[in-house]
Amino acid sequence: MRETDFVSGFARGLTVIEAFGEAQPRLSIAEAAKITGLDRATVRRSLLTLSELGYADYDGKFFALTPKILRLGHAYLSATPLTAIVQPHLDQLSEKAGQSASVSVLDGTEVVYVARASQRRVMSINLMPGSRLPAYCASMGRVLLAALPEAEARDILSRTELKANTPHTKTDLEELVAELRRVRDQGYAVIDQELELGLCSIAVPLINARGRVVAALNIGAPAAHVAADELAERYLPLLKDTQAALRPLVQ
Amino acid sequence: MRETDFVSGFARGLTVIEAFGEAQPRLSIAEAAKITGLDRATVRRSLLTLSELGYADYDGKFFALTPKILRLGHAYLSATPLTAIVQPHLDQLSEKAGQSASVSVLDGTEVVYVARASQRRVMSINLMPGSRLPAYCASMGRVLLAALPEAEARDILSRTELKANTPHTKTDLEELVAELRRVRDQGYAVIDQELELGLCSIAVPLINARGRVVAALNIGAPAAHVAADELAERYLPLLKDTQAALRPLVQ
DNA sequence: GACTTTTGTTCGTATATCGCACAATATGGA
DNA sequence: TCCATATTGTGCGATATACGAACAAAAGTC
Repeated sequence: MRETDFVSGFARGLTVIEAFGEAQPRLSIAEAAKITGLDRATVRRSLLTLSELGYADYDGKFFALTPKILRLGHAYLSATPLTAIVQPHLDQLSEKAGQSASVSVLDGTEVVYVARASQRRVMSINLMPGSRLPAYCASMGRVLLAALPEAEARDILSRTELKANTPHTKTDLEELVAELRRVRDQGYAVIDQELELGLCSIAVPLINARGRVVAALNIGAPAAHVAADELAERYLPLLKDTQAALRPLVQ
Repeated sequence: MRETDFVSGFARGLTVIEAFGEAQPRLSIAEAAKITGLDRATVRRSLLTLSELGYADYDGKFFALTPKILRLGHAYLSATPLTAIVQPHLDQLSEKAGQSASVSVLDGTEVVYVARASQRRVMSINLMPGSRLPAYCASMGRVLLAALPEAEARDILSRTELKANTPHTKTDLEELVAELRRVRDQGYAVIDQELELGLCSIAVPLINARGRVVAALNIGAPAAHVAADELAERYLPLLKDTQAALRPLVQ
């Protein structure tokens, strides 16, 4: 790609959008400039552009994103056939298991939920399509990382802040790499309260007809309800069934 | 705003992202140019920029958005306190009612789901945060339109393609305006299979401490399960309770 | 209330982008 | 295979944007 094929004004604007987040629902020009590392004048024009187009509100001091911004992500969720194809299977699976079931894909160091069928909420976190979790401590993350060449998985892990969310969280890079090998061999990953105390999950890859891993599928369960070492015998058959049913359907 | 405070390259790029959608998961340069009405060279640069930044994939012929694009909408969903605040109430409401419950806001002619607690799926459509429905034929849409000055609601309706999704759909502008008045007076809206046959719903506004309508809350039910004229007596008390509980909590 | 610090806005200029016209390449029939 | 058509890539002049600095306006601080 030639240098003139890159619209830096567009790239800067996207950076500005991403500056908004959980901790930053409302941003002043200076705050946004600090977060993005861009010049205040540049950030100001991006924000005014967003506001002019209705993607942001401006009260003269703070900018806040509007729901219109969801159109951008919605273009993906409604455009990717994956979502629509897996949803009915996910509903069935969730019902048979009596637990929440989800499908996610990898984006950098995180897994992104693209579809979900939830039973009564047990987690403190509220997951929905678009939600993100760190890959290294999520069952679907393990499965997706295991599908990559080891060097690549190692690279992603090394770029991740390996934080101990609970006393059970694996944070050692070599230990994680070894775990990925195990996951690759056995064809599924089990997480025992590594993300949140009281929460276990088991995941398998979704593989297409050409043998490529296109996403991950999981079932999450409260540890009080099912011990981690029972997860496989209890839910793996169901997961495998869904995996097999989806194999010819996912792109 | 001065003209130089508008970054047209950014605005054009956002238009290109929105060109992707349900029917267009993959776009060539020429297709994207046709949809957006922008010059091919411009669209090409925007798409290459998206691809360079990892927001899109490019196989040399077609561009497709990647899950990274969800970061943009996620900035809003995680940033708006509304989502987190209403979710537990929504879960409770959904459980007590035994039906799906949702919260949405207005964006142009559409309602956008920002939170949802779903019971077993009954609709053909799969709703999730970020999903959109036309406002004129959705219960939450009626409630949100009724909260606007009549001229504004009329303007939105006149910009909407008033399509008869079912034989029950109200498509006459004057009839809809009259219905909005009724909704405003009685404080809730009931939809009887106007969006999809077999589906009814009832919605109330979410009002903040200063009396401003900030969102809408609804319960959807299969018509086979609950007749439309029973919706109010059955679910209105629950909705009113939730509405009252949320009043001091929503911004 | 004067000082310092932070934030928002404006301006001139160097630089990057736009859209056009044309070239190159792919596509699809006869 | 060839030509007709559609699609994509590129060079260039005109135009718009980014940068950095300077200034203005608030917001803290003592």
